[in-house]
Amino acid sequence: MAKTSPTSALPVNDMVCFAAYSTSMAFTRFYNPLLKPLGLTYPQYLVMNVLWAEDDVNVKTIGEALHLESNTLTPLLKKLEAAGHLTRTRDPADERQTRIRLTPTGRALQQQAAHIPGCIVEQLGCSIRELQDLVQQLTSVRQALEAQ
Amino acid sequence: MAKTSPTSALPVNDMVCFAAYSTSMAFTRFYNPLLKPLGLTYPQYLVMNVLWAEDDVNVKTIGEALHLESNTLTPLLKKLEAAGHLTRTRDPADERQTRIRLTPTGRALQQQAAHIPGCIVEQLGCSIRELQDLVQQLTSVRQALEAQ
DNA sequence: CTTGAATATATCGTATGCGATTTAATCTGA
DNA sequence: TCAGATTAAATCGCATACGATATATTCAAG
Repeated sequence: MAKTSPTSALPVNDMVCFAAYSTSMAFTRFYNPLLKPLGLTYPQYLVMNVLWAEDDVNVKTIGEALHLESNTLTPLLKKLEAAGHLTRTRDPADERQTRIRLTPTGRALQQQAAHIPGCIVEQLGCSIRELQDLVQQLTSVRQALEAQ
Repeated sequence: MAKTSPTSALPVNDMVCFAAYSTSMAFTRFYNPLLKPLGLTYPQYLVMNVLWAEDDVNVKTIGEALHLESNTLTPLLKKLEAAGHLTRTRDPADERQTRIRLTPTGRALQQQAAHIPGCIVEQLGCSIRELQDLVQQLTSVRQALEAQ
């Protein structure tokens, strides 16, 4: 490739880490206008997805699902609580845990977000099969990075 | 897959966006201890990679390479300047532009970072061919998201 | 020649991520 | 039982990302 093509001449464009990094940011930028009407950021949307699948969980469970820890999740969950989407209460059976529960408002948000996955697939313009394959490859890479 | 496996029961694990997001964060976490001896963060390492490939560029060029804008890059470049890795000077031919140039220290850092790509490939434990293929798929997805 | 448009950085405010530490509660073994 | 280890959240400080705006410079049309 000619050096006059800056896109392919740059070593970052051959790096898997950069491919994941820049694609992840592109996803966040694409999601933000879709999520704005719901009053959610992209990480908040991920948390809501976890809760839509399983309500009444503790912070650790959400963290395991999203590969995040309490230092990130606690402020984020407080914002979602302030927005009225969930409640944060200490578990009476184990006061160390904070249980996260959807409010009716938070549960209702799932319907308002139902159109979003279709918007993504449409924009990507490739088959579900190809996307599933990509998810598998990325998951393998992530697991390799997290090994040990 | 049984519902007792929380990993596959969660919808986030089927989302391409989350696969990219969580893998990108896993990369950053894996890189950080490797970059710590060099005194670099992962985004700073990306900027240095751009400059190692082409020195004496403006902020916009770095931004196009990394898909970032001046609101992110300016503070980051100031930190790299404070660390002695580069200089920031206004272009006399066009005072709107800030030209970024490596210092000898910044250029020397390339040697100290030379072992890092091998650490990544070793950790991932797959062929270069597979990685190139993954980079291509991610780049296609990113381009689709950036279309329009 | 000059005034409005376009361009390049920089600034500001908000929301993450995360290493390190702290606090509080629970567990565990002698 | 009870002191040390473990666990779960929360707190703190720092470094990104990014939308929105501000500032300064250059371009361009009349």
